[in-house]
Amino acid sequence: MNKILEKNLFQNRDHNHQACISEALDTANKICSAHEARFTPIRRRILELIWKSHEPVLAYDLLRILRREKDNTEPPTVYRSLDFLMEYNLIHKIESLNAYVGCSYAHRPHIGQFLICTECNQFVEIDSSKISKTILTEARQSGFEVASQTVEIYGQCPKCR
Amino acid sequence: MNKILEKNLFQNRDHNHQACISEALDTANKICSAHEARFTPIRRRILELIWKSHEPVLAYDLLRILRREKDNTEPPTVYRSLDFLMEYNLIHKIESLNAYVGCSYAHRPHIGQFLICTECNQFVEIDSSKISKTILTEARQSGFEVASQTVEIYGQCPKCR
DNA sequence: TTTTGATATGTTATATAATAACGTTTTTAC
DNA sequence: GTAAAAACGTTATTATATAACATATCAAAA
Ligand SMILES: [Zn+2]
Ligand SMILES: [Zn+2]
Ligand SMILES: [Zn+2]
Ligand SMILES: [Zn+2]
Repeated sequence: MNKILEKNLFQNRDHNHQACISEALDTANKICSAHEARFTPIRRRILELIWKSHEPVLAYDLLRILRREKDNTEPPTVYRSLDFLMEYNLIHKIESLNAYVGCSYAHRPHIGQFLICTECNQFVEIDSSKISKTILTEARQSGFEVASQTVEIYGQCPKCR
Repeated sequence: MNKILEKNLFQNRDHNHQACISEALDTANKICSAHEARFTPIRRRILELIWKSHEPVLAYDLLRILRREKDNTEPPTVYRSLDFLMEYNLIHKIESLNAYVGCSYAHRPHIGQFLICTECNQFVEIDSSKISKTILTEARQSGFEVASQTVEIYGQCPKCR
C-alpha cells in the first residue's frame, strides 16, 4: 500500500491536545444549543474529562475524579451525564471495554467504527462507509434489516507497530 | 435483491432444534478430544444450556438454572466454563449484551459477525469475509494492524420485519 | 413575579457482571 | 501408589449499572 495515501488518525504525543478538548466542548455547546438541550456544568466537565486523553475512559474513573472535586458525587451522576452525552452523540460507549470515548464526528451523522490499540490503549473513531455499507449489504443477504452496528477493532496502531 | 439468493439463517419456530443442540455438543466433543481438553459434565451442561435457544444467554441466567440442579453453584463455576468454551471457540460473548452464544462455525477458523434481532432476540452468527476483509483493508488505511474484530449488528430479522 | 411543570441533580439502596484467592477433589502421568 | 496438573468448591470482593424517590434548579405561563 502507498504510504502517502495512509491517513493516520492517531495523534502524536506532541500534538496540541488542548485544541482537541476545546473543539469537542465547542461542538458540544453548539449541538446542545441547536437541540435546546442543557449543557450543564456536570455534563460539560464529564465530556472534558473523557477528552482528557485519546483513550477510552471507565465510568468509575470519572466518578473517582469527580469525587475529588465534589465529594458527594455518586454513580447516577456519572451515568446520567454519560446517557445524555450518548443521546446527542457527543460520546460513544466501547461495548467490549465498558468504556467511553469522545465522538470525533459529533457535528454530522455517521456510523462510526473504533480502532483500539492494544499496546498504547489509544483509539480512533473512523467513519468508513465501505465498512458500514458492506455490513448492510451482507446482513441483507440473510434478510436482516440493519438498525445499528457495533464495530470495535483491536490491534496495533502505527506508532506501536 | 433476489429473494431466491437470500440465505436466511434465522431458524423457524418449528425447526428440529434438538438437532441443533446435538450437533453442537457433538462438535464440542470432537474439538475437545482433538485438543486433549476435558469436556466435563459442567462444561457440557453449560454449552447445552446456551444452545437451548437461539438467543444470547446471560451468565447469571445460567447460574440460576444450574443452582436449581445443584444448589452450591457459584459464579466462578459458570465463568470458568464460559472461559473454557470461549477458549476453544465453542461459544462467543456478545459484548454489547454481556451475553453468550453458541458458535455456529466451531469446526473451522472464522471471523464471526452477529446479527441480533431487537424484536425476538434471536441471533445468527455469519462469517462474512467481505465484512472482515473490508475492516482489515479500511483499518490499514489508517496504518492500523488488525488483530481482532467485534462486529455486532442490531435490527430486524426476516420473520420480524 | 409568583406559580407551576419540567428538567436536572442528590441520595440511598440494590441489581448485575466478573474475578481474586485459596482449599479440595479428580484426573492423568509416571 | 504417588505426584503433578487440572478442575471444581467456597468465600469474599471488585466492577458496572440502575431503581426509586427526594430536592433543587430552570423556564414558561399566569
Ligand atoms: Zn488530542
Ligand atoms: Zn462518533
Ligand atoms: Zn435450533
Ligand atoms: Zn463462531
